[in-house]
Amino acid sequence: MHSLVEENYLKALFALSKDKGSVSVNDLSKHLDIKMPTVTNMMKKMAFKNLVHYQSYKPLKLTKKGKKEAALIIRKHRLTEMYLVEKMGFGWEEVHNIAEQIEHIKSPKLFAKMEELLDYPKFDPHGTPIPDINGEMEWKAFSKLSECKPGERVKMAAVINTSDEFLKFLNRREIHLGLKIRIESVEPFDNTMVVKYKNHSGETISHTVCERLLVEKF
Amino acid sequence: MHSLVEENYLKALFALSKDKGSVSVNDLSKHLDIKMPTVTNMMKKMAFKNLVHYQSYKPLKLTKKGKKEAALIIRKHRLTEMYLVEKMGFGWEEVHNIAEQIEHIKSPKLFAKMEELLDYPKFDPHGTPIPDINGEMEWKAFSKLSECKPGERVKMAAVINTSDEFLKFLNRREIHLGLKIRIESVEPFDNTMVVKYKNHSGETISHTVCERLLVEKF
DNA sequence: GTATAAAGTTAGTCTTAACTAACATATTAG
DNA sequence: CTAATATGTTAGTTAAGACTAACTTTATAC
Ligand SMILES: [Mn+2]
Ligand SMILES: [Mn+2]
Ligand SMILES: [Mn+2]
Ligand SMILES: [Mn+2]
Repeated sequence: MHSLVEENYLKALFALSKDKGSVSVNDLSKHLDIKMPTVTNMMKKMAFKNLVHYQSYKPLKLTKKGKKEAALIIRKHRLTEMYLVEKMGFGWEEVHNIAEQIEHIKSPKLFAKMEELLDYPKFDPHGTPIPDINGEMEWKAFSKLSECKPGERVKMAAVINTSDEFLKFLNRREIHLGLKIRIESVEPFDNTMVVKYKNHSGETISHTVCERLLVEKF
Repeated sequence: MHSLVEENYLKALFALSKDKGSVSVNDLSKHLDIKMPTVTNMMKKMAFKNLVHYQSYKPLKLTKKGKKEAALIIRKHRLTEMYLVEKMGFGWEEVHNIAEQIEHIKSPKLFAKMEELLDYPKFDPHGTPIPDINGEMEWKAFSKLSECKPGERVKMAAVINTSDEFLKFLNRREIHLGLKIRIESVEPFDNTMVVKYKNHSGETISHTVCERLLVEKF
């Protein structure tokens, strides 16, 4: 089994390689707030364990094994977040730091039980998919709210930014996953949207925010 | 805050000093399965942090601070065990190892929520008291089943041994906390008890087992 | 009361995971 | 195409927490 430290490297590698498929030592170093020489060292150790492909001066790539192990930690993280929100009554802005710790608990039974009690959820409280027990996860093709047109009706599916402040901002506006939103108009100037949802009418949402909300059209 | 390692030393010190009030380096070493020199070293570090009174060649004693911190970890352990049993459906024989890990989670909110959802429980699933938020805990004066007399009616209040095997043994006999037991007779030879409970009549319980069951008379 | 055994300490080593300083390679800019 | 900058590596150090070997103190046995 891997140390808590290795697990956090795995998660970081996984998160950062989302787009390019590979990560620079520099990016990883910044993301983890750990100096580059330490990262280089750890990459060599993890290469020896067959978790990452490492060649001097080349970008880092998770191996198949590394990718799976990372996904399984993320699975524990997201199941935990979902459990905390759905079964314990936490707000979606409160759960990340707790999950950051609980994801390292070694107990297949605990997470199997969470999953069962949640009735095999596919998404976490932020709308992000939960990997299955084999580390596989499906990304549904959601659209950014910012790309929607006036007149469209959409349903809140996921948030891109999961910072405390952003989630609390959404709480104050009563915006949550599953919420049905109708786009009334879009300011041509700054792309601010005027929307309607629940008992909020003519509410404006800045482009910055719209860029961070994923919706499903229906 | 203390490291996971220090927390486990605190817990061990607390558990071992139950009776005498102090612990030998040797006992602590055996209990933690850590060699004596390592323990001596750690005791010096913890003395510096004012968690333990340490003098060369003298028995170890937790300070007031150390005792409180230990109790607060034990509080997290027992709240977790209770939560796992009551809210997640685990058996009382399954929860110790999970709690051993979760007790180290740094999140006052998580444990406050558990406590609230459990409606401020006073005992864990093994009948052991849960320290309050100030680290205080009350031991109710239960009797050993082995000390009870024929004809008495008692209620299962706690188990002294919490090993997997013992708890599974009790499961097979359908013996659980809260169970009402009537003592029919006691074999004068080996002190085996013949008892009656629920739909079990004339069931025998060995002295060894009776010594490990705490009951409340009523 | 000394001899032996048990318990405790000291000194030195190891591993993990961090750091800084110095050097090497790659990238970018002019 | 070279110079400057950014990125990456090597070497050496540190702290936490473990170990063994050797020594010291305390307890127990005769
Ligand atoms: Mn999260
Ligand atoms: Mn983590
Ligand atoms: Mn326990
Ligand atoms: Mn523990």
